[in-house]
Amino acid sequence: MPPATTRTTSEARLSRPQRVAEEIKDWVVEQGLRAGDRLPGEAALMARFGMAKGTIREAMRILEAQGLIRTRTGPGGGSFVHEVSRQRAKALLGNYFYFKNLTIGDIYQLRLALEPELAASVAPHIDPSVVDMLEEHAQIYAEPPTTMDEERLHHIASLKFHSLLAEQAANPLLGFVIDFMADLLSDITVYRRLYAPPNLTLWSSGRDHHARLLAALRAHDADEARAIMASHMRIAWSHMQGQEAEQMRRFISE
Amino acid sequence: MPPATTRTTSEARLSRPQRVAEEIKDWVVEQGLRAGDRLPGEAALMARFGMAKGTIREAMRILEAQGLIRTRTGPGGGSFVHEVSRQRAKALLGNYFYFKNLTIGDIYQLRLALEPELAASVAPHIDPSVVDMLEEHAQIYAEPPTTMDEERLHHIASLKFHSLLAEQAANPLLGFVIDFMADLLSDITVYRRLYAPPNLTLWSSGRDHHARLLAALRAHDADEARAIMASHMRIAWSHMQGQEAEQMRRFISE
DNA sequence: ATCTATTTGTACGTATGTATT
DNA sequence: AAATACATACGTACAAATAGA
Repeated sequence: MPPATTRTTSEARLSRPQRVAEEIKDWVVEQGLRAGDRLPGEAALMARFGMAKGTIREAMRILEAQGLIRTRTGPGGGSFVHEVSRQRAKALLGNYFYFKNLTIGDIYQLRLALEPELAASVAPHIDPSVVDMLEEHAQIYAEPPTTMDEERLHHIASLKFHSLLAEQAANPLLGFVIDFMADLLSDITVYRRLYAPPNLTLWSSGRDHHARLLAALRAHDADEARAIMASHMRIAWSHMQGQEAEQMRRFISE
Repeated sequence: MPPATTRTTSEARLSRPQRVAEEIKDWVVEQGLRAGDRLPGEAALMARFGMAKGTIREAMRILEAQGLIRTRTGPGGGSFVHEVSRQRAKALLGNYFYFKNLTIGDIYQLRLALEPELAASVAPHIDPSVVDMLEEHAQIYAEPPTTMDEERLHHIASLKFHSLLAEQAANPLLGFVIDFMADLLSDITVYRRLYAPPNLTLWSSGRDHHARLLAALRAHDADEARAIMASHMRIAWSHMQGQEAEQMRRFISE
């Protein structure tokens, strides 16, 4: 694999562990290693790179922090190529937006564009058992919330509904972005609970849309599913107006 | 800041450097530190956590790999909170999709949903000088490509056009996702160049759409910009069909 | 331009923890 | 239960880089 054009990495002024980490990544690609394959042990890497244990270990930590390897102790242990988990990817991306002061409107602009697309693309082939599962999940917020705390739980559960649906996406990119946005909104909700009054209109509209969406999915009606989801997003967005000032206040851990 | 609900991290079975890294992240949030602020030095952290130098250093590497700190040597040096760069965020997210076998169709499904939205939301307020800049950039692919290599450069430059436009987005989430997709397509292009024949129809259609889009932007005509971009995406997508089998073959470095 | 102080970066030896056989 | 193979952590010493006198 030759260095590609987008590889603008001025590999010059990287620290040694960073260089080692990069070289190991390239080596993994060259060797065609796949998730689960074992990397050379610390001793072997020390020999190969002519560097001390600490340097190698720092390099492995870098790869581990990026979610690319897992390390186990004991015999047969070592470092193993690991498929970056969705959870980890969301956490790393969340760190980027920590500094970005996203508004609820920003997120809903994308939700309105993408969630209907997801609903439509999932509808034709969705398994009835998955619809059952979603229907069961929706029970969590079937009854109106009575306390503020319960309202928060309802809201987070209804966001979870969307992330469960996102898992059904055949398009990994679409599924990821929607799942990520659900996470963002959940986090914002957590920090909003003390100020915001319960919003029963939002709750009932959300519950009804989810129910109608499930019916459309069960009927494999893509157009109907798309339309319901679009309406759902538009209404939720309008109800969310006036709560724009919220922003991320912490880093996400995996 | 209390531990939030999404914080499912069973902090139990994390390695010491990982725990230290998490604690430092929390501490940064608690202290309200912002980009540029200095973290305690290695010696201070060794004392605070009662751990050895190597352990602390591994923790710092984790934070550095996530793009959250930068480290400098020398007097007045140390580790500093750093706003995660867009480049870094794209690289980390790219690692996730390395394992996911994205198709061109997957990417275009999102582009078709999002790029028109971007064009429309940018149109009302875009600065004429930015349109000038985009127009100048479009010169790179004003003339038909003659060689296969030139065709590749044209294609990458036209993707760059979209990422330049994405930088104008007031919505950071929308801008990021579009920019990221342009990166994905550029990377795929690099590995496609040897097999694919030049595609003059694709080129001329792309060039014309870009020109018409620039006119609409200059006129601050959001609806027109949206329509042109949608047409652009639909046509490009259809031209890209049959090249579905491509996938990511390397990790992205910052 | 040189020295000096400060802070990170590298190296290495040893001891401990942990999971498999 | 014990031996083994591996990562994990510690402590110290020294090297390199950088800012300021």
